[in-house]
Amino acid sequence: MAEGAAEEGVLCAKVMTDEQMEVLRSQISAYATICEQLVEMHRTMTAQQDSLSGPLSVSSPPPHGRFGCSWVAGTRSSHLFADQPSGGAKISAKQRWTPTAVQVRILESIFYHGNGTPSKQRIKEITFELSQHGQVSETNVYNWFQNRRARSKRKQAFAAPSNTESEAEEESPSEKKAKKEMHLHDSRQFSGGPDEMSVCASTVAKDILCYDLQDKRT
Amino acid sequence: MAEGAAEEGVLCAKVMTDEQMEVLRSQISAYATICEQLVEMHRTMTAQQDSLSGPLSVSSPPPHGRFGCSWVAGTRSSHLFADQPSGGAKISAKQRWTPTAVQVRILESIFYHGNGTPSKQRIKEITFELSQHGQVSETNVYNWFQNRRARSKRKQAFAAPSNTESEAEEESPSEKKAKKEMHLHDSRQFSGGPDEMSVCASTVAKDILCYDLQDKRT
DNA sequence: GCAAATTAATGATTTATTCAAG
DNA sequence: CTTGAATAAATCATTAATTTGC
Repeated sequence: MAEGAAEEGVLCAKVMTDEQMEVLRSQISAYATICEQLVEMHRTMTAQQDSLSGPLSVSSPPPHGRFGCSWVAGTRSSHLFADQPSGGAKISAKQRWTPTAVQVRILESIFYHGNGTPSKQRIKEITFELSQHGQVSETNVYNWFQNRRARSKRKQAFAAPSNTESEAEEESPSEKKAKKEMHLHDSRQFSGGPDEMSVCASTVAKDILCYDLQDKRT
Repeated sequence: MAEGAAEEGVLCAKVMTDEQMEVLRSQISAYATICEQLVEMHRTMTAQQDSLSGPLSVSSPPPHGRFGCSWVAGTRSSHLFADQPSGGAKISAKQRWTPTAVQVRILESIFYHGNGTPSKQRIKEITFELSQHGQVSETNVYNWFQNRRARSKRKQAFAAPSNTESEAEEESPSEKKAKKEMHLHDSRQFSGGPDEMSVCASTVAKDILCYDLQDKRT
């Protein structure tokens, strides 16, 4: 730990050298990848088992009561659809993401509060928040907002085609940015998980997230 | 660890319950977030220091010899541009990603080998590989391919406008997919990193990645 | 040689379109 | 029919290469 490499004395001295930081980044990145792959494998496996043991609801009846929602929520195996014509090692697991009720509520809420097109940073935050209620990826969130915006606009243009033909329709007057920020709802987290593998990193993350290095423009 | 919840006996018994898996996922996700934020903070800090201490090259002269390239490669602070008109806590650090020479070579190489529009899965792999040579995100890789493809196409259409006007120019004949895979170049990894914080997770990740649950279509 | 000014490359974002799962 | 996802085209914005004047 004691490393007398770089200079000190500057206000806000670095606690890690760039190299150390890079190593850390690289390592964690690797771990994240591993985890993702693990989840994928697990999902596949689960699907396989499900389809093999039939709709008997053997493997893990949706807990639903624990922390928000069951994990498979977004991507439960196809209802009972094995469908491997040949070869054998191919399962059809994983289709498209389906937001949980809670997730939709959160998303809708965020969307409703103006702030169209959340910044990269914002998306990360949102993703993190949603990830407490089931599997999500930043891409999912991104897409959701894309689609939401586009379709909302189209519907709007459809509901009011009574203008001078072209031009003149700015945003609907109801789209003022109230800039409410809504940051602190949903403050619960993993109150002593199912077993002893709960390290409660989420707290730290949330703290850091609140630190919020500026927001950039847009 | 000993959890006698679900049934066993099915070929390929689950080693973790869905709940456990979810907890794991959520935790690692949190850790990844933390790490990202950390990196961000570090970068900001570094930039601040750099601009405060002038172009004296005090903080970590680009190692460049270690594992491929220096970490800052992608996002070095602006050359020597402090520029904080007022307020104080706002630094301009971090703009857009700039691929390392190595990264560009890898990307170019992958692109060259046909296989246009890498799948989600593939992008993850590529991102992981590149991340061994400096900071990257999946979005970066995605964008890179988008742009590369688009611009390559445009240039092509520009270089050969001598046909029957429209149609008829497929891919240039030199774009056959040799399907070389090029997987095993760059096999070095953190041979006893700078200090003792090297857990060598990359090896595992690489192994898992090689496992490669099918590739889906497209 | 050096920086300010200009230009060329290229990373990132947005929009519209389309496909397909549920 | 609704809606998540994938993609291409157009555009924006910043960075790296230059050119230029001293």
